[in-house]
Amino acid sequence: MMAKRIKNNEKRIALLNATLHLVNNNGFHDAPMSKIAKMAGVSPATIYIYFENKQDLINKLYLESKASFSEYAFKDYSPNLAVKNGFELIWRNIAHFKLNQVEEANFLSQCDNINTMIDETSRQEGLKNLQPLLDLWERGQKEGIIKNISSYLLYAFTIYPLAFLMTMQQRNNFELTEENLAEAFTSAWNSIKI
Amino acid sequence: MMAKRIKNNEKRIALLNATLHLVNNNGFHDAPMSKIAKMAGVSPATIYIYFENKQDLINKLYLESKASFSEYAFKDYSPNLAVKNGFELIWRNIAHFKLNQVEEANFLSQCDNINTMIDETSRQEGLKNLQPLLDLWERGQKEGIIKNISSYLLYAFTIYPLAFLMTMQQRNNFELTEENLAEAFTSAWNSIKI
Amino acid sequence: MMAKRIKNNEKRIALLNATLHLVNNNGFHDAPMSKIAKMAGVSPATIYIYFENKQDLINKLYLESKASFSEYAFKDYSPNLAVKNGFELIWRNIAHFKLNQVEEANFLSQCDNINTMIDETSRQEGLKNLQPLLDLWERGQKEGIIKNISSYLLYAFTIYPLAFLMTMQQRNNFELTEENLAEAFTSAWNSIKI
Amino acid sequence: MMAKRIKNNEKRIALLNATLHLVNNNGFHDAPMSKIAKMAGVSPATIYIYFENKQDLINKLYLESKASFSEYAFKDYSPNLAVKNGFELIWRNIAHFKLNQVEEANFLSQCDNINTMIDETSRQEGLKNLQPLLDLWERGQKEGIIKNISSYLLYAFTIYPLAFLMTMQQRNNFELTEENLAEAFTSAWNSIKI
DNA sequence: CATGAATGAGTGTTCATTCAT
DNA sequence: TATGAATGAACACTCATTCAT
Repeated sequence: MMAKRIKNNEKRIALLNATLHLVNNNGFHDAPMSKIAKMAGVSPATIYIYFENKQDLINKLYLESKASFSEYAFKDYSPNLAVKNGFELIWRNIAHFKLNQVEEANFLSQCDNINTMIDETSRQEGLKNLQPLLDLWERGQKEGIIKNISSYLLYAFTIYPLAFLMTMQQRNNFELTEENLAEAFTSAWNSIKI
Repeated sequence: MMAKRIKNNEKRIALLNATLHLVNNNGFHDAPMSKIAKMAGVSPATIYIYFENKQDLINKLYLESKASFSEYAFKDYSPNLAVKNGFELIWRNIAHFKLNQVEEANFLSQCDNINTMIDETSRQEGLKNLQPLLDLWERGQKEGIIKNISSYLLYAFTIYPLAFLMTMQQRNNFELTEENLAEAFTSAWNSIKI
Repeated sequence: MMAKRIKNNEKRIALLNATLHLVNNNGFHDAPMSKIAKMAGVSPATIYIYFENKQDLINKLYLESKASFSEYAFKDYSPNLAVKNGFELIWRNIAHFKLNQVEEANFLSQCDNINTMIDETSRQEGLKNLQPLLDLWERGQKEGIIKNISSYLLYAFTIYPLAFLMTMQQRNNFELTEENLAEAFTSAWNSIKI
Repeated sequence: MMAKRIKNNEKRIALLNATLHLVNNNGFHDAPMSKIAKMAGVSPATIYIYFENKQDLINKLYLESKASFSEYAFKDYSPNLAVKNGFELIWRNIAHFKLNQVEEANFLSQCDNINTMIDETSRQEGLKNLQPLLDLWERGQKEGIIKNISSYLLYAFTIYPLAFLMTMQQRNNFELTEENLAEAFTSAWNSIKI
């Protein structure tokens, strides 16, 4: 009858969570497989049933966090929305992701800022998640609402600053109130609108 | 003796440079003391004459890079300059630092983005280097030229985006031409001006 | 049921063949149970239905290869043959075994040369397979045709050299042609005849 | 003055001896670096000061044992000796090596018989040690004393049998007395003389 | 001051074997 | 019978740091 124990998705998730937590709090260089295993409540050898090796574990965590991020980012978004409204929706979604899903956001920020953390393939894969925002910007540019500049500049001056605010808030240097958020959005929008 | 001090300082600098290079290119987790020593042309044991331990080496590298950064940032700056002119001067200095002193800029970016890389004391120490910019912003706010928002927001939307552009340029996704730079400054300024 | 037994035996044989192949090509230290299982097309756990543990698997493979060897060695042999004729028949059978059943021959050679590979019990068991040759030698000695020396010496100078020739042929250092074989037999015979 | 502790040849030798002993008695697959280190009285990490990795340690042990073997084999030998006398000298030297330097002989035998133990480069390097014997055989063939057959055959029927006798003696199946040795030499010589 | 040798503690990973189904 | 998941113990190897000179 070939019955057998089935690969357990809960363990996979426990491993990803443990990795997320340890990399964020101890740094990549102090997140050994043994600690990850212990925190996930499994044997070190078990990790290798679910992931090829440590790099693969990190890559997969990156990709799944990115996917979770983009689901969050485009919640309630529709390409039918007016450009500014659509942009504000996405921008606020991303801001809330960074405020509420702190661990995931922090991990993604590390991966995106450190060249040696994620391999190039995974990075390219992760980039695809932002496509609807790029499409929206293109529409805004065609409609003469958004400045005709590289999407890298658009990203740098609207989305990327949120990473800094998240980091500062995490370090208790700064609190991102609703008022601050409104000011921040105005700054973001002013930097790219025509 | 003078000769001796100079010779020693050369070793110290060689060690800092080797660390800078290895951490940037291999990542913190593949920059062992033995490689740093080899690249600097000294014995591993010698590192411990100049630095307490690896963390101290990283901290010192951070502080000296920050100092080098702020010297660059405030070159030709004087508090007598008009707010916008002074800001543009500093902003462009920082942009050029990130384009020309890639290794230092990249290292500083890593340190500032990753919580676990340098200790809190060094981070606080490093922050002081930006004081003239903070003073300028305060003056701009008093003069009604710059929006009355948290300096964290001002930083997030004007200076921090440059880190992203540097990273993208380094990954050959994007080239930061003089034209792009002008557009970028406009975006930065628009985001904070009244 | 017959069908079942055959099917089971196929798995057993597949496992023995996989072990033979992997130990010969990768060495004992790179022939893990997981690879053996994969090559045999079964689960690692299944191995333990057919064999007690890895050592038992190796022992059994040794014994069955030895049995296959001796069947080959004494093909067409009858104690009625004249001593020299009988000896030449066996000698040539063994030579052909080593040339044609390379994998089995190679595995047996490893086991016989390395003390730690199979346990003493299996080794003693395996020795029995040569009995007809020992009997023939004894007859030859009684008939005054073969020198009255220890059977270990007889073996060392007639049969054992074939292992070397097989190894050299396998490493492409040397080709064992029919002509070489004739010369080799003459050498073997000259070393023990009176 | 750059004084320093000097690399200690005694440790290197202790490591080689420990390896020799463990591989012979436990087999390659149960001679872990940790045990080797313990037996040599050093830390596991110390091994890597003297050898690149485990394979390098084994290779070096092979080469140095081979060198020690050939020194033994050609003791008192001179190309001026008559062919048979020279051959007997070498043959007996080798026999005594196998009887007296049991551990080295046993290790060399394992390496020569198992394809996966030594890398090809080291094996080729090790082969050079037999050159004087090959030269002697060539001379014997020119003088019409030794049969005109491949040197692989000459080796197979004269030298190689000694490995078998050594193994049997080690397993207490057989004792190689002076009398046996004389008989063995006669067999060896008869197998190749014209 | 400067060194290369030395190391204990740890790294990522593999393995023979067992377990639950 | 047969399985894939699971694992503790081990593996080869590396590291930041110290030691003796």
